[in-house]
Amino acid sequence: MQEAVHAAVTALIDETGREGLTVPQVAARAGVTPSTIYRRWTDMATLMRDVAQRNLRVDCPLKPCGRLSVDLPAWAEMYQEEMDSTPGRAMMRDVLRGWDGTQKACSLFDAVRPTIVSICDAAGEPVTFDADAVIDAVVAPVLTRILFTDGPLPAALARDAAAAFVARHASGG
Amino acid sequence: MQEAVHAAVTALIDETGREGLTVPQVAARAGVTPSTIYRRWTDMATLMRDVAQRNLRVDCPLKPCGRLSVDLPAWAEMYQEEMDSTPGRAMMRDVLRGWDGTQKACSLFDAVRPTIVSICDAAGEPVTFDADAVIDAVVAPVLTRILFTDGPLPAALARDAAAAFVARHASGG
DNA sequence: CTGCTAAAGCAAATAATTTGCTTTTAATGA
DNA sequence: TCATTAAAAGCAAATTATTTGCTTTAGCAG
Repeated sequence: MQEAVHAAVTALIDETGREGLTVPQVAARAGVTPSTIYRRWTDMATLMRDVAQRNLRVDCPLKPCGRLSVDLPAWAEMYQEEMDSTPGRAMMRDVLRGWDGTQKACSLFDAVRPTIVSICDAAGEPVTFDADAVIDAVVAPVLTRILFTDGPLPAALARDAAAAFVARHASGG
Repeated sequence: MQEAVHAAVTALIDETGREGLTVPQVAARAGVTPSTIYRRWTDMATLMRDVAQRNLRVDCPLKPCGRLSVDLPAWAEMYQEEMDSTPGRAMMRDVLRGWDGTQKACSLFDAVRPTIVSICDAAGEPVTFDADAVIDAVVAPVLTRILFTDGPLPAALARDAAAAFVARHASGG
């Protein structure tokens, strides 16, 4: 049933957009009664957050070459493009609508950490930092700028941040 | 009228919390009709976002001593405490609920920039970076961790980030 | 097979939202 | 000053969403 409702939400979102979307609409499309949805999710916001979290895998389709000064900026650029895109922003919107201010809005960091770790593992150099440092240095600026500035991000933002990060951890860092 | 409604929202929030809050409740408290509120704000979420943005001044009650390695970490620590507090998180919650995914959720950056600039202006040293670099380095990690990790932040997070930032811009940076 | 529990349906009751129309308010110009 | 008018607010009916009590179904254990 959860499946049918999730599918209905996804279908309705790209047919009519996420703006007018209501619980009764989703229920009708999924072939269930509204009360079923209300009892399981309480809210349209909660339901959309749930759906958004399913589509939360950020893979690394890039083959690391083993040099951090190449691999990390390359990944950063791809990550930024992914998050600053229409679907990326929509995912963040849905996820943040359900945020209650206390617990984490979603496990976004857990989704990127493995990719960062795998890049570091593939590096033919000693790694002097951990994944969370990379998150602070490149993921954080991307996400906050998406939320708190207007218009698309500077194209090189994440790439440059990653390059600078690697540079300062390579030499004297 | 806007005044009365804003006041009603603020009052009701700390009497009954923000969770159950409805437009008709606010209307009754403010002495207006619900339709007035719906026409002006469309949503409870939009209204709460509007109210949250009024309380958006982050002042710097600290007297800069003129050394960036002291002033910037001191400010960063205070900023983190402010944002990671219950009211700080509540403000972010309210502001992000109204976010549509395209335009900025609120002018959070414009609220901190002047403070950062004034600290830099008070510095008895040449400043080799701009305010946005500070935002990326210290504000961004604080905000993203509030949103995407559980529990309170490491107490020294922003302070250390600011100190490291100043350090790398002082010597070889 | 029978009883039990959790989930879903159904429909009535309640509450929120929208809407058309009327009234007030405040500003403007004769 | 007083009419004129446009924007904002009130009011109430209509619509829509949400909640709730109760019934039904499906899956599972004895």
